[in-house]
Amino acid sequence: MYALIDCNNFYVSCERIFDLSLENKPVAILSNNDGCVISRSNELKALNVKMGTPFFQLKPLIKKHGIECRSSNYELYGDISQRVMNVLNQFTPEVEPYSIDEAFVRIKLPENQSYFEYGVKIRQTILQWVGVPVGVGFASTKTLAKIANHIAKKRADGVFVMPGNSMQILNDLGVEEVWGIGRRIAKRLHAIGIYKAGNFASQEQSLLKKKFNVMVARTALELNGINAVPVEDVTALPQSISCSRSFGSPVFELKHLQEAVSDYASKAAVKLRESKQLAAGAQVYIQYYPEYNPIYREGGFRGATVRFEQPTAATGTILNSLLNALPKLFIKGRRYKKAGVVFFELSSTENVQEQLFNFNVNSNTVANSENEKQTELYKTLDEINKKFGSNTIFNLSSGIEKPWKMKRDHLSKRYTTNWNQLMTVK
DNA sequence: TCTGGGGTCCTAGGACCC
DNA sequence: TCTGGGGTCCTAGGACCC
Repeated sequence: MYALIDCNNFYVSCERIFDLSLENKPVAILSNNDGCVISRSNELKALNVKMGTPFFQLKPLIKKHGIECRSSNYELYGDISQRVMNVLNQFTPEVEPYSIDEAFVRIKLPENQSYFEYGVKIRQTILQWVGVPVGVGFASTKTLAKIANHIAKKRADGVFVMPGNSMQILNDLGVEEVWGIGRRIAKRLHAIGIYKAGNFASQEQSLLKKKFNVMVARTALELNGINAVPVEDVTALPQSISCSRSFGSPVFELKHLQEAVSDYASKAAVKLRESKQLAAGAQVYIQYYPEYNPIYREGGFRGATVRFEQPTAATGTILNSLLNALPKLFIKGRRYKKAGVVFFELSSTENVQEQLFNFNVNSNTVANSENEKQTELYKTLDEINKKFGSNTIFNLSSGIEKPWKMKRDHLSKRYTTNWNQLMTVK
């Protein structure tokens, strides 16, 4: 049996742990750059403010309804998320975190207990130990557990167990509500007369594969109680590690793009080292706004792929190759809105792939040890930055003024991850 | 008149998720 | 004027191989 545990209004709930004044008020958490709403309290949902509403559209309502706004504080949310996962691990070792605010777990029921009772216990424990309300949905497949979770969240007790025969429920559920069916596919399903999850589930596999794809066909299987979404290997390395940001205001100069790319690459490299991984290469890209000239109205992006001589996590080596690639992508006169870096082909530092044909043994050994030395150096810098604040030591190529820096005007404190920002009790 | 068949690897793009 | 960031998987088509 699967259970899906999903935190209610997660970012809002995190802020509320430390700021009791947010209770019972409409609260909005804003995306990076304070661009749009990405998490809403129930009170804000009741005001009919939609997910993704641009902040400037929300502004006129703030005074009128007493809305509280916060910039997103991912350091805080990441830490709270970890605490929730730790609690789940006390219930079962088979915890599969799916996103920052939810996890699939596989449950073997203790003697003399029902799934419902067990769900209530999980829910109460997380609420008491971490302070975050969650919904718990039980079902035989992940896709059904998602649906059970949606139902759970609408109930006062926050727990729902999918009955063995789920047809009744699926017949009442719009197909666009099903996990794995996005906007595009939903539209195409509607076009052939399929509106309800129940109807979708009873379609022939061959038809779904032919008219759509294997993913859609798998989703239908899952609704029939047949597991088709594989169990994730939680120890597997990720496919990629990235960092990207929209700029606080448009960027025109190559110099500033280089600063931003340098900053983002440094941040992503910290993630690499934290998770003891090396990257074989990286993709760097810059994204621009539509031009003023109406003939060239399209915005767009340009990217370049670089490969490192050796898999590496050393910021210096990485910056050298990335900053070299950037001038070729830059076109003068464009207004740039965003830049990003993606590391790919990751490997564990505990298992380095050596070169097979190591003809020039000496130079290669030197390169390797140089690489290792650099990585060690940056690990030390990471520790200093952890201790004294994240920008204590940084590469000068990231710039000092940072005119491109994102806006975060409503940021809460890093209550749990920075000694200087601990809560004080008077 | 008439010119094969089977495979792999890589990349870009599309679709989805939270 | 002003709309985020970080991921995953699959497919089609081109290049290349024998």
